[in-house]
Amino acid sequence: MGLPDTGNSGLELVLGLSLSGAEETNSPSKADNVLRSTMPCPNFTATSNSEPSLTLGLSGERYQAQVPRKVDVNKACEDPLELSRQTSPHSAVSSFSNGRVKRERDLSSEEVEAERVSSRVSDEDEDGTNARKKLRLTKEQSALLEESFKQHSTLNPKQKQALARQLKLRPRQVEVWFQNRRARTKLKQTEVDCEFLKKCCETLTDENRRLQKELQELKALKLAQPMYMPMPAATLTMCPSCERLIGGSDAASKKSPFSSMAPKNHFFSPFTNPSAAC
DNA sequence: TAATGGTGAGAACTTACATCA
DNA sequence: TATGATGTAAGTTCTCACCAT
Repeated sequence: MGLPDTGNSGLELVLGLSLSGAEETNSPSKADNVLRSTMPCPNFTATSNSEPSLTLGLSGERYQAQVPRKVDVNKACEDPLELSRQTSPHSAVSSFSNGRVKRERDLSSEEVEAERVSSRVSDEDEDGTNARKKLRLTKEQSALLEESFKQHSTLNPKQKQALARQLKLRPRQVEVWFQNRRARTKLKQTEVDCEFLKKCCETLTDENRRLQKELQELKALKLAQPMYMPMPAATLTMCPSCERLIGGSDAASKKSPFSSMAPKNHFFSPFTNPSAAC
């Protein structure tokens, strides 16, 4: 963090933030009220682990703009059969040629046939065109999926099969639902992290401002009273909440006057440590 | 009241990458 | 080590429901 040069006063400001135990809200959202607006936090590195790191940079490291490598298969190929030949070998529901390879491994022959039929029904309308139909899950289906997701956010093939049978869905649909559910959870967590870091940033900015002010006051004091007994600057601390100056024997008696001079390798946490001085 | 356009949610899809046999 | 199969994350596309006009 680049702080303004404080001159040759010998005083130094070091700010840090300790984010210990940031809550990981791993629970799936009930309301699923996911904010769509993506907050631009270019200087944050928000992670979803228990100790999110805060990186405040000045410039440069922006999120790399993703260049969408767009291949519009619908436009690239009008022919459904040709289209099915072009689809990904891993994910295509409606392509029987390639996409079935891995899934059929888990399915009995009857199940494969059943799924094949249901896929045909769902993927093609009366005209035989390959219109994508959007599945609407019933409340019961959603509830069961959510319940299952709470227990484990990923499914093994057997669990997928069982769940699909129970829900009267295709295993692929269950699989997709879990993929999307994980994505939503992660997105929400990222937003929570971003909000948290934003608050941290605001608090640090305030703290910085206060300390700069304190520094100016101390400098003015030093000029006004050249004969005063210099007190180790590090023993002077301003409480961020009550804005009182604490120092001298009080602070010095607690610890070495130089102990706080060393750059602290942690950040000030506005939530766990509202005031380090109090 | 029906038609229409905008928008959000989420299901489905594509691609890239990691892992494993 | 190379290779193919597989699973997952990330990003995108597309459908549908809802709402305002």
